Amino acid sequence: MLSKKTQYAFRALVHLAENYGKDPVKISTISIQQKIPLKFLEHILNDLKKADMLESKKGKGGGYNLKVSPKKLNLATVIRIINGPIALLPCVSLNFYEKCIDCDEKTCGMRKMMLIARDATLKVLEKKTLYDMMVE
Amino acid sequence: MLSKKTQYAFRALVHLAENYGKDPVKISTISIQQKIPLKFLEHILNDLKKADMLESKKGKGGGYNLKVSPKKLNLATVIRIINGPIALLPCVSLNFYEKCIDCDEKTCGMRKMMLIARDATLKVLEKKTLYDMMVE
DNA sequence: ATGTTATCCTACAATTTTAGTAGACTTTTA
DNA sequence: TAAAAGTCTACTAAAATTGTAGGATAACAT
Repeated sequence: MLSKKTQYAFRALVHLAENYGKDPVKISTISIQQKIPLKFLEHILNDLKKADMLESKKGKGGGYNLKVSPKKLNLATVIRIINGPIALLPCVSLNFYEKCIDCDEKTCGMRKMMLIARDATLKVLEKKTLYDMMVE
Repeated sequence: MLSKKTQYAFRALVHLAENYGKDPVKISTISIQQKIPLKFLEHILNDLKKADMLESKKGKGGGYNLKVSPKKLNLATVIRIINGPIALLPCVSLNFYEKCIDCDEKTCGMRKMMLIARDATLKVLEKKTLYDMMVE
């Protein structure tokens, strides 16, 4: 399951997606409208900024903006930044690979199955974007 | 990601799958051969038994057996017993559904996407079985 | 009957992760 | 230079994870 933090991140990002191309959006605005704890949201937006997904401006009139179009931000990328690996096992993760102990990766049956599962999940999450999450 | 407990469960189940139709297998045997902490493994096998996946026999000559053929035990079932929900959000879970706060399920875009992702993942995990994890 | 072998059950505990909070600091604008 | 924003570091409470300990119970052999 996705952490609460990740769900907050998605809600904040969709909010920003709806303001794409407009003036920066303040943390406090997102916090109130999306009902996300302010100080927690600070961390989240900062993480997303460090991952180059957002840009920010300080001072009056400042706030956050998406750095690229909502259609170019896929869901897998967001999940990886905030939530971590998408794969069900570390040894099948593309971005967070870790060797599993006591198993031979070439023959491990568990690994084979989790590879297939990962591919199926990823096919969706890498294709769908923030834009697909926006309600018209 | 699957918890370590779930990975242990799969390893134990594959071990039992390889002994399907044979004499019961002792916890201690599985513990040693699969390198799973004994007392932790006790809990795991007990959970699986309560979920009607295993049968057990006490006393000398006792141990555990799969209750049904490895081909009839799909991976989604195991994950749900030991790990919990497969869906990425509680509000899209078939077996662990929980209403999400502050969102209208009919229109929520995040929910729509996670439904599609869940279906893709589930299609694999419900089709693949313990048998598929066994190495010939 | 009784001892041995195995599972079953309840409780506890250390560690890690999650979900936040607090407060000072920096930058931008008016 | 004051106000309005984001930035940064540190801390904390609660929950989940990953186990351990020890006795109770059941089956079997002798």
